[in-house]
Amino acid sequence: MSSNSPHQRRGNTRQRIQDVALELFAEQGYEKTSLREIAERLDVTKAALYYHFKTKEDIIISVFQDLTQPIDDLIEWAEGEPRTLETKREVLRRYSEAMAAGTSLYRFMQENQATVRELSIGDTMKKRLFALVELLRAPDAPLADQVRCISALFTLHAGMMFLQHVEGDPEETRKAALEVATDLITRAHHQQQP
Amino acid sequence: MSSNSPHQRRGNTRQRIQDVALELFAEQGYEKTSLREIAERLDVTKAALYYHFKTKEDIIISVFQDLTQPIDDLIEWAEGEPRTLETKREVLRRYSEAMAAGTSLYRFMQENQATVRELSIGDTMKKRLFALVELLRAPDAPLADQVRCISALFTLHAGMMFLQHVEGDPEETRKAALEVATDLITRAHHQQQP
DNA sequence: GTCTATAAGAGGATAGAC
DNA sequence: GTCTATCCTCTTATAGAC
Repeated sequence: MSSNSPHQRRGNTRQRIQDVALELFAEQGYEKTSLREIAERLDVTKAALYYHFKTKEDIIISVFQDLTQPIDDLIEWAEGEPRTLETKREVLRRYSEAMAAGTSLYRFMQENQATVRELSIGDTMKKRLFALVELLRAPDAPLADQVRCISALFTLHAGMMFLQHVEGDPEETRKAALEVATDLITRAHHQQQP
Repeated sequence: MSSNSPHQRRGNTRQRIQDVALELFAEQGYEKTSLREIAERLDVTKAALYYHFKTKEDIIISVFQDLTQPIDDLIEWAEGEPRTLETKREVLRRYSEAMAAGTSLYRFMQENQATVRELSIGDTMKKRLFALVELLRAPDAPLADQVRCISALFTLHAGMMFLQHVEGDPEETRKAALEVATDLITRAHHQQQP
């Protein structure tokens, strides 16, 4: 995973920039993190950053592309499957795992929505989120059931972010959130086809 | 409500600043909105802003204080009530209404969490959120039920923000979200005291 | 691939006239 | 209560030496 190894060797500077930048972006926000700060933490100069990335935005774009590939794969896979309850459950399961694998990025996106929306990755993210919702919901179901499907996704987010600060073991909390989310789509699905 | 009247008369400048600032903050984020921009939109100068507010942060603080009083009242009320299912339902109902009345502010806080966390209102907000969770959850309940209580709150948020861009009538969506949220705490409550 | 130096500008904030 | 003028700091970004 890109976020937990030091990468001390020369030649990995690009990777190290991505790691440090993501860490700082997630910690204190995108706008409040300056290139000077990133450079200082890496013991290089701002100019060195510009050798590897054309702009500040390019940094977060590259991180985003590297870490959200699993979601794209998941959507592509699910769109080729029958829309059964078991498929939906698998979607939630994999989505939860993908988030756990890229915690910092997802935390960043959750807490900097206003920023992300104006960045070029905003559109991509929005499209993916909509695609996921489309996989879960039934367009002709009652409104409350549609809400349940969206709420299921939000529950996974909540489980990743908010709950981690409250409870103990993150992995246990993640599983509890997954259980509740699965419960929600199950109800929505059953009321659809009793 | 502070966010839907023009306030054209002189002498309301303070109020007009609050209105315009909140609108811009919610639209494009706190950091990306400059005092110059706020002043321009009001056809005054930056210096005029500084007559009414000591800092940029002071502006959002004052808006926050004006619009989140209902939540404080709600918490105070609920802490004096028995922790029955009906009380919890009433909490969700009122919380949902309070959010509907201050949409812009809640949208702002939702989409600028990273910023809010570093502002002085961050602590206050966090305390309120925790107080709400404490009113809903039973500390000795299974983890999944605790998640349900938190998920109920997040569902109301989701209903306010995300869903509005998808579905038609906001008020209908709000009610559907409230229904799902109520459902969630009901399950958590019943499994607690069967 | 990394540095020094610097451009060019925007941001928040203040002093003091009117 | 609002303006003009200005300060100072920090930002992103570039040019060009090593």
